[in-house]
Amino acid sequence: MKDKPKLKTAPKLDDYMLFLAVADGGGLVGAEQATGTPSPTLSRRMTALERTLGKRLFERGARGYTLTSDGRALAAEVEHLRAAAQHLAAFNAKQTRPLVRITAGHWTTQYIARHFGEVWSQDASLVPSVPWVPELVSSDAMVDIARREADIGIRNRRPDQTWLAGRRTARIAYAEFARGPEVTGYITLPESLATTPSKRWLRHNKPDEIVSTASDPRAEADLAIGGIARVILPIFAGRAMPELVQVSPEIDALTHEEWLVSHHDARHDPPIRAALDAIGTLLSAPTRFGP
Amino acid sequence: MKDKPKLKTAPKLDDYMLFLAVADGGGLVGAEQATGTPSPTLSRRMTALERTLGKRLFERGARGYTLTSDGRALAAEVEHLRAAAQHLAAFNAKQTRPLVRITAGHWTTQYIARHFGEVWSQDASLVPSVPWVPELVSSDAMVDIARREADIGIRNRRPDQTWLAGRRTARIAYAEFARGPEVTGYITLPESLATTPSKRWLRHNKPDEIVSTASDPRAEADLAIGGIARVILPIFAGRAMPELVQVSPEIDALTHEEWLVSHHDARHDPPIRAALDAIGTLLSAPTRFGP
DNA sequence: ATTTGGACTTTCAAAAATGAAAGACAAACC
DNA sequence: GGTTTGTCTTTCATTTTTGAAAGTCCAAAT
Repeated sequence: MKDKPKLKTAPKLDDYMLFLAVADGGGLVGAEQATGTPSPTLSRRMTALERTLGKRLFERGARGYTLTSDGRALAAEVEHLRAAAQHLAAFNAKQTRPLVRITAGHWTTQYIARHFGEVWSQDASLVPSVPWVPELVSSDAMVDIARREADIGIRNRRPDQTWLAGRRTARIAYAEFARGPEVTGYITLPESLATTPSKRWLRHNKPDEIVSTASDPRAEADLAIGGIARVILPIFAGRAMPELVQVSPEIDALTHEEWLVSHHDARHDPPIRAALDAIGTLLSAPTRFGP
Repeated sequence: MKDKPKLKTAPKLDDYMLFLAVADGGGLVGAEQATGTPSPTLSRRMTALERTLGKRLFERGARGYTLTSDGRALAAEVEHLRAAAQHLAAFNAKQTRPLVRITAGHWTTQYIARHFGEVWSQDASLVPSVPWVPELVSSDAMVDIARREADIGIRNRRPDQTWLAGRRTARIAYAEFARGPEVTGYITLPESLATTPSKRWLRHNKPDEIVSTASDPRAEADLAIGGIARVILPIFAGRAMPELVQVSPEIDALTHEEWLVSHHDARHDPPIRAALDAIGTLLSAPTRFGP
């Protein structure tokens, strides 16, 4: 910061909590045990608090810290804050595990949801040491990680902004699927929803062979299962539907890489880091792409 | 810190206050105006709060931040904390000006007290931009700045610990004072209290000429004014008493430097910095040592 | 009187946070 | 449609904070 002394008008509220911990604990050692904050840090925080308030709150000595009369007066006032902080902690404890919002296309989201139990469980022995809960959001739109619309995105290309971190997880291939090779014609989404490369490709290359549309990817697959037409799917998704068979070779023009993307900063956040590891394991699994 | 991800179990309480400021202000700009915290910092603090709680508290956009339903629920709970913080601020406001504890020998303390109005005043035009109030503690004992027994000490030699910062303010000379040159014999403090170099010097060099003792420096000077004996004083203190005259030349053995001493860290604290400047000005004033 | 243990403060390298300046982007205005 | 304004995010140099290790000092134990 600029070389100007900044007059601190109010102490940090957390310093009041540490102050109570030191008072309750009779010194820095007791407070360290209660709060997990190391003694050198507590020593400096108590000194900073006294300096900011302009009061001597403790007598310091070989047997620890004892409150002065100013300190006792302040401790009585800080009880309100302690009660309010505990109230908040109780409210937050209703949801002990942070949500990690993950967005991907429909089929990827479905795959993750169905296989998530392989890398995540309520069972203590399987749960990563960092608690977190997935919030899966199926979306083909490019969600805005800068504006925190999602914590993790699964995308079809390497992120190019420098503040995004990416990990390549797989190569995704596409093909046609149907009840049998005798089925002709294609089902797809309405033009206004057909924003993915695979939908665009179909409309561009075989516009006259589109015989029907469906309202969403799930319905699209159901209609193909009903025998009405063919559908273009990622091969890992088509193979997951026993009623459908692959009826064309891979469509080379649609093959792309898959990238697991997050904000550069967020990678260091334990829940997000744990989620990245778990999802990365799932997406890279050999079983995803065949026996 | 060690290279281990630290799972944050609770957000900073100050972040809750900033969260309310952003919510109230409709965005970062409004909150910046209300709190003085710059927008980039607020942006990161809100992101950190959401991450720690595992909830999305705001929708972000070109028109600012708006609360999500999770955000509104949290805001309702944080009101308790706001009330408690305001209660504390009101309590602290009863003493808006921090005390700066200054220790010095008796005569130096007296000099500062009598002349303090020259560098400090309630009048706004004279008050330094940093509010503070002196707490003068007269003590010949070496107070423990490490243990915060004082913020500033006025000592008779350069500080030798590296964590102490010092500024030389003056050269202090001593001499004998009495009602007149015809007065013989010396008054001093009892042996148990005679801890200063000048008292030790007297007991060492003229033990047979001590005719009386007094309970404290003030009484010592009063008895000299009463004509009972001579007293050894710093010359600036003796000259401040019109009833006494200097009856010896300077006592070279007692001359020493005067140092204004504080903790290295504390120098950057605005109240202490202002106090150091004010006291330094007083102690260095030419008028302290003569017309 | 000496040694040991306990508790606080200081050192200093590393990590984290900050804020001015710049970049990005959408809404409002002309 | 082009320009301007407002608000948020990113960059990056600087400042602040942290915590393990070491130092200091006093009370308790021997």
